[in-house]
Amino acid sequence: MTVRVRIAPSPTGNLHIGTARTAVFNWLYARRHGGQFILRIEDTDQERSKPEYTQNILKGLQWLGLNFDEGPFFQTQRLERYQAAVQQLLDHGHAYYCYVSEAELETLREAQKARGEAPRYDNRHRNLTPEQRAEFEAQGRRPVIRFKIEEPQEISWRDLVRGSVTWNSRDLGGDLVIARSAEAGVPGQPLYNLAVVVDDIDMGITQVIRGEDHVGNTPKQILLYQALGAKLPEFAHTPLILNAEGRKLSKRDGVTSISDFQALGFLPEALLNYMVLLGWSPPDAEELFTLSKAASQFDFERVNSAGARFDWTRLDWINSQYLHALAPAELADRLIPVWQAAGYGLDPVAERAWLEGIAALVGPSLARLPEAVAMASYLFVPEVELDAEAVAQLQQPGAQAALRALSESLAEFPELSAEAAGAWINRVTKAQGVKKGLVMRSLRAALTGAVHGPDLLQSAALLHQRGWLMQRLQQHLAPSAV
RNA sequence: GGCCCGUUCGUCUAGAGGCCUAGGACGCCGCCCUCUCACGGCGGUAGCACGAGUUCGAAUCUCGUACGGGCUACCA
Repeated sequence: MTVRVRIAPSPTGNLHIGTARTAVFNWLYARRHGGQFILRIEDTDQERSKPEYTQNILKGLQWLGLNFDEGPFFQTQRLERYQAAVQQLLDHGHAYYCYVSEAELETLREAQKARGEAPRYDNRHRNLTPEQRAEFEAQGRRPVIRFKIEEPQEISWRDLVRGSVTWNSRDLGGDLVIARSAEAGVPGQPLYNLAVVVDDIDMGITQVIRGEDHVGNTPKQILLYQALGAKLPEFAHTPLILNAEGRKLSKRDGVTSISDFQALGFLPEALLNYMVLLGWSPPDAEELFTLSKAASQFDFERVNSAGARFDWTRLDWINSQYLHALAPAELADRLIPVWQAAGYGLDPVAERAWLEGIAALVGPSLARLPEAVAMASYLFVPEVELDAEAVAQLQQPGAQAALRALSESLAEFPELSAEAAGAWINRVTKAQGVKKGLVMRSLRAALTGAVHGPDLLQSAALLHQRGWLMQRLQQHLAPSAV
């Protein structure tokens, strides 16, 4: 049987990293087994679902390169299917109308709590007579539809991640609401557990791969599969991504959506690599891998069952590794939009070589793309302001003389490559009889406005290419200094 | 409260009874490289939650305890 898996986000928020990680596991599993990966948008909560969230989810998956083979399917376009399933359950005596009001349920739960019992629906409307139903209808009460959960009974499954999991139906909270009460003229909307099961059956899903927070839904869904006479899929409940406090990562934790990570300057391949590592480990113990390599090795045997804390430091390291491995041309492609967004005037076509030079210069120091803005700022403006340390450097004994000598001998190096810049500095060092460090630190301060930064020789060469080198040198030559 | 699940360096993890004097990676610390900051290289630091049991032998199996998490809607 061919593998068919799915990711089923609800468009009630941006694509969350937890959802994306589940998507990756599904995608990897599908690729590993030559199966299909399906996208389904679970938008039955019409109050909270928004089209812009659907767009965000689609964009996020695309950015990550998690292409799906079928879909997106929308649950709101499948309402007849759910109604048919509900009707089937009703017809077969697996479901019934329940008229208990929310207030009555609340009272019930409070009483149970007061007695120290677990809150649950007591199935009180399971066997209503036609007269009782008529009475409630006459009162104008709108029923929900509940699915009968026979108690007690053991429900267990072999989870691909956690092994055998067993549940007793007594702990499921009583008969399950599968359709909301109808509004005037509008039939009751189907609820999550019903819709999921109907969809997974219709779409021929063979493995349900989802987060651990869904384990409690699984026994309910298994019962629904059985009542609908369908074959059970396999289940895999993956560990959760945790925040620094060890709790499930939620929107409240700040940066959690894929679009946020994109905006922060992470590369999709790095983020993917990191997400996969949060719970799965490759058999060869290599930390850095491509998705397609992971797909050739992916296996639930190697998925952890414990939750994993999200670690920014490690993500940064992985991102830096990907950034450092990029060729200057590729890096420039990613950096140019970032520089443009920062307001640097540049011509991506005419200045291509120069821009690639900058990319090559800052590349090895980068952990996130936007760092290249501040790091290369002195290469995008004709004049720089000195920071306090740079000012101090230029006041060092001999600094001004060195700069003067540098500017005077610059003409001897018309094609100032990084290598030639080295010769240039050596010549001045010798002529001045000072330490090379003094010359270089002073030159750095004058050219970049700071005492720390990327490689000085390359910087000088780049500034020279741009035609700013001499000007930059003289900008910081105090007329009175000797 | 109830149910389910989990627990190896600070963090992510390897480990399926002897290969473990518990391995790798991030971080951190030190050294090297170096005009600087990074990068890179080398080295160091640090862990099997606890207690019983099974066994010749347990990080690995069993039970209990503790701690942590998830779920407990007419949300998904």
